[in-house]
Amino acid sequence: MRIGEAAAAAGMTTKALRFYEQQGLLPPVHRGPNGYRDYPPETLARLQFIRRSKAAGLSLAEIRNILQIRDAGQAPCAHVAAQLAQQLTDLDQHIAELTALRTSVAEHYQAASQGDPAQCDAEQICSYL
Amino acid sequence: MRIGEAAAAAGMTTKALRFYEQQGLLPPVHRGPNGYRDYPPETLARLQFIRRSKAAGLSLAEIRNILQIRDAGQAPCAHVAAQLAQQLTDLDQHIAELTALRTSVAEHYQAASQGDPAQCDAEQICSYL
DNA sequence: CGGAACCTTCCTCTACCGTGGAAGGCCACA
DNA sequence: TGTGGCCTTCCACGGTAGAGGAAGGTTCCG
Repeated sequence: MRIGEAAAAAGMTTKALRFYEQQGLLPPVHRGPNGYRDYPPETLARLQFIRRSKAAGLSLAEIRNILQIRDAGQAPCAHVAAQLAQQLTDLDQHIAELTALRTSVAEHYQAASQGDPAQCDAEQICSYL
Repeated sequence: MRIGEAAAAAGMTTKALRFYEQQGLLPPVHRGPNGYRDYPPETLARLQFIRRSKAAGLSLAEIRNILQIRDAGQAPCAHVAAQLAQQLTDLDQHIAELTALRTSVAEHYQAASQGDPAQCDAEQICSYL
């Protein structure tokens, strides 16, 4: 399978595949006599795993870790579960931060909507921030 | 006021002040005979406005827009209100996306916690993603 | 006079995930 | 033989908000 086919089958670009290889998510692959990459069919499953992992919000670095465990012959499930737990924690914190920020912005917005622009003096730029 | 004093008074670094000047948030400032920047006292209010705006989640580009309006002699309040409204919309969407992702991750995590690693075959890397 | 602490400009680097393009090689079809 | 469509490598760029550091000038204090 050439890179264009593999990319199309996985719903990715050829650029992305080369990038993943460079980043260590795809092992160096066999080349034909013309230098073209020649992917074995099982690469497709790997690419789809990468897709699913990305959809779950994992970074390429985390995905690479998981793949390395699998490539070392071990089941990465425990690691994956830990990673997902971490991901949940991170998401919760991130969401909490954004929610707090939203509250703050909403308060400023309230003030700005109800206030009188004439009270805004040049020195403080804008009284609603 | 020299750059170090101004930075300390505003709780920023000298690097940040030079960067703000370069980005157009601070006007070119008077230099002493030694080339040192010499800030007028009202710069402090401007720096504090930048601080508050950043805390409200505005980008430097948005803050620059507001400052330009003020520097043009107009009250930026209406613009600020619009900016805050946009900010609210963006935050809501961002939070919604993260929340949806959290739900998805939580489902994967549930499966991973309850599942049996032995069922995970090498081909699909990990059945929990 | 010497050293610490300040200032200047300029260049590079950070994280993330690729995308865009240039220059060149290879292959099939008409 | 040409032309279009693949493929190769390598380099640059994007956005965000500065941080880090080099090389050099200045000022303050003892």
